Amino acid sequence: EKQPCMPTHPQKPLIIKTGVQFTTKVRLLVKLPEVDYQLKVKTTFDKDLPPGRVRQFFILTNNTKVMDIEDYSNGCLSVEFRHLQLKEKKYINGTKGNEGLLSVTEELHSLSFEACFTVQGLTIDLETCSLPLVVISNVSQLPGGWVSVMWYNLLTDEPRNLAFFGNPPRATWSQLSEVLSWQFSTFAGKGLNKEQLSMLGGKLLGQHASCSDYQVSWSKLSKENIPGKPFSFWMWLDSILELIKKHLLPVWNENYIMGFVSKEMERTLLKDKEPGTFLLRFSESHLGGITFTWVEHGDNGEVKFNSVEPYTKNRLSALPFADIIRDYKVISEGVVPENPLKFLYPDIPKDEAFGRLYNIQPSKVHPYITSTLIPISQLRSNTTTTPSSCQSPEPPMTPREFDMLSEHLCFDINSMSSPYSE
Amino acid sequence: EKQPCMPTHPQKPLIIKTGVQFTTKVRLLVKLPEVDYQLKVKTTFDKDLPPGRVRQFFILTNNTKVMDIEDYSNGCLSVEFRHLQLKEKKYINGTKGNEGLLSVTEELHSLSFEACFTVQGLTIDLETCSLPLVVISNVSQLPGGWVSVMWYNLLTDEPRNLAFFGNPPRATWSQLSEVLSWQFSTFAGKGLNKEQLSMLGGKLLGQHASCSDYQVSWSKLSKENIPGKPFSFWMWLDSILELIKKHLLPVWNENYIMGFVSKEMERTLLKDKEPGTFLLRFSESHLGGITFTWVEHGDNGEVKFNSVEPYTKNRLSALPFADIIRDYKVISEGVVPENPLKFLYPDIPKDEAFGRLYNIQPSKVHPYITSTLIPISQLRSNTTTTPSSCQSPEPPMTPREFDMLSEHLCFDINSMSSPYSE
DNA sequence: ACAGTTTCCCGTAAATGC
DNA sequence: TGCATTTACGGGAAACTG
Repeated sequence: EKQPCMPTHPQKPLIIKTGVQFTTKVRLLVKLPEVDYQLKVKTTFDKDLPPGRVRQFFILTNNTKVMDIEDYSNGCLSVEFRHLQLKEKKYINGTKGNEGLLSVTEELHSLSFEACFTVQGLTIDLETCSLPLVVISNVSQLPGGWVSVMWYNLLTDEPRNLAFFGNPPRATWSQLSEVLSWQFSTFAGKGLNKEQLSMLGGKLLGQHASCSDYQVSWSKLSKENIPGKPFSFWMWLDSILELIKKHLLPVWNENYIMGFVSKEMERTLLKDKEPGTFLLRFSESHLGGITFTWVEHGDNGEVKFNSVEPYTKNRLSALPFADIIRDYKVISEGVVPENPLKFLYPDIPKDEAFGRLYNIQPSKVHPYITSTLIPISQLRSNTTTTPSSCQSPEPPMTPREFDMLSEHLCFDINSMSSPYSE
Repeated sequence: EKQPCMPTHPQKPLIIKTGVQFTTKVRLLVKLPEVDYQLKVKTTFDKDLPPGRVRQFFILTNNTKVMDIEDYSNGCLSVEFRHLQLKEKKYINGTKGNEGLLSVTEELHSLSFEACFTVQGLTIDLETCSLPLVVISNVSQLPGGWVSVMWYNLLTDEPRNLAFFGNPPRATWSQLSEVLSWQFSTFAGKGLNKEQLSMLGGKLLGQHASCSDYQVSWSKLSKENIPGKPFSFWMWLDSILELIKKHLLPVWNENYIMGFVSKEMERTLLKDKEPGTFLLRFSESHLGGITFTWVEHGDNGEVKFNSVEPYTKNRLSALPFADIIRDYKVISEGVVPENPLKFLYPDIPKDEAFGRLYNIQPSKVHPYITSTLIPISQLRSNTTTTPSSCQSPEPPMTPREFDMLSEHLCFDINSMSSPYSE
């Protein structure tokens, strides 16, 4: 009879951060004649949650609303609550929420709606409640909260099983891979293809990757760390989603980021290609990083692969990724710097692919020379020893010796008079 | 008899932001025998401020404290209030604080302390209050608040003249310049020298600059915009202070930033120096920017000056300033890029001056090639027309034409099958 | 000591008020 | 409408708390 709408966290419904406003809406689906009636609705958080096992929250702000006839429009009666805000209940007795079994992002909460409907002296009480909600206190918990919502929706149709994560079911790889791809299509505009999912499957399942019926546990997805890494599979994948959303959207949507490729596959793909052929993939060793790998031929004809140190959000916010690809240069001393990136795999000339994604440098009319940052890799030339540049004493000195030298030089400077001295 | 200490905003006492915790302390200076007594202190904000003219605030949190004998230590009796928080009083009647005459950062407020001292049935009441305080609601108002505190302290000894900015007195340039220099020595570690102050004086006073008795008005310092600029003198100067604090501290403290030089002076200083001699100065056209100007000799022997587009906090947080100086390159097509910066004015070889301020690039052991950003200025070579690089069609095309071309190329790409298509 | 969690608060963006 | 001021809240870091 009533259909509760969900509170909305920007892009991530069902996750509420304490102290941050959210909105919710209830719709009365019954069709009514426009006579004399009144509807009063009250929202309560964690209404009949058994205390002790998990944290409990309440709505700080006003949570009751009376609806008049004016609110009746476009065929259905609805009440919207705005500016709601959650705060944790503090326990008088020593009992503490969150008894250690579940992490906070596995705790499920709910929002209840109690309505009191009055028509001509007759009163009808109605009650309903929301799907399970996750409550967090910092955005850093958002990925953990979101994967909980994902797992819940994937594996149960129950509208309100708050104990779900007490013993969470497993998912088949075919179920999981679909929902992972859906994450990318929803948040980044373009889902994952078969090759990308197969690499992810291999990473998560090891040798069982090919078997789409293989069961993945909740723990494997989001709680255990990837062997040798300090983060879980989901944390890693979500960091990539965030990177795409903030810094790589156009490049991702043009399908120019292969992204998920194993290193073996990468070499297989590149080894027979033109020198200067490159592909883009995400870092497996660090959260939220993207790198490019290109192939070149050594002096004696052997195939060489190079990958640049991954770019993370800090770097990318100083310089957009397409511009990095355009401007990337390898510098060896005394040689004209060269951009080794020529063809996006398999054989698309770089500027054809990225041309329209480049930022046109706004050339100002100012008395200033414009300046950009460009990404370079400096190679210590392993050709013949070129005489070192006169500008700076390139250390064959140790850093220690260098510091001492600098100190002495500075002493001399300080004893000079200059327009800088006070 | 009592000495109130000030609430502490980090680095900027006397300025309190609403909703942000502050601390205050009162000391009872009288020496007492350790007998049976009790001291109760209450703090009140805006205690007897006449309502209507300015905003009024109150202390949200608990504001009373009882002191026991234990608190008596190191010879004086003191009460410290922590976690105090301010909120604006909302007026029941239509009267609104801040009636337009003063800006919020010119409104002065105060914190009152009422103490009730009980010894053996005898009660003594005491009262005192703080120096004037400025209340802000956003850190963006901090510079405005701080210059008010500065002006107040500079020009009056009255402990509590809340109407000070109703008709603020003028300061002589000699008074003002001293306090400006003091700002730099306090917040950036090194004050301003005569030459720097003289440029500032010229900027603020025009032709009266040489006269240290010349009077500067409050408005001229912090309310009127600099002619042709959308910011006041103080806003400009404070943006530079912030830039130094966050990004230029070591360079500033080595006295390597001349900073405040007029363009005429800059040319006079550089024109007879070795080519490649450069100096560092702050941008006058934009808030919080630093640039370098270097001198070089043209083909036919004439002296040329170049200044790079100023670096602002965004750029500097991607790349420290010393590294910018080390790595800066001017690139002309097909030519080995060169760093035009050779000698810090007057004649200090660049690496002698900045050597120990460079960030040592941590060369990782990874399978990755390390990569940095380097600042470059690309010169459209005005020598003979070199054949354009094969990599990208350097526009003699208009951007419009270029976009169209790119679009067509992309259409072709999309109709290909590639490992990127889903 | 430590990890999971919350609080704090700057700084940007958006909303609000006049 | 534009400007001054406040509110909102993401994100990094510090503080808390078993």
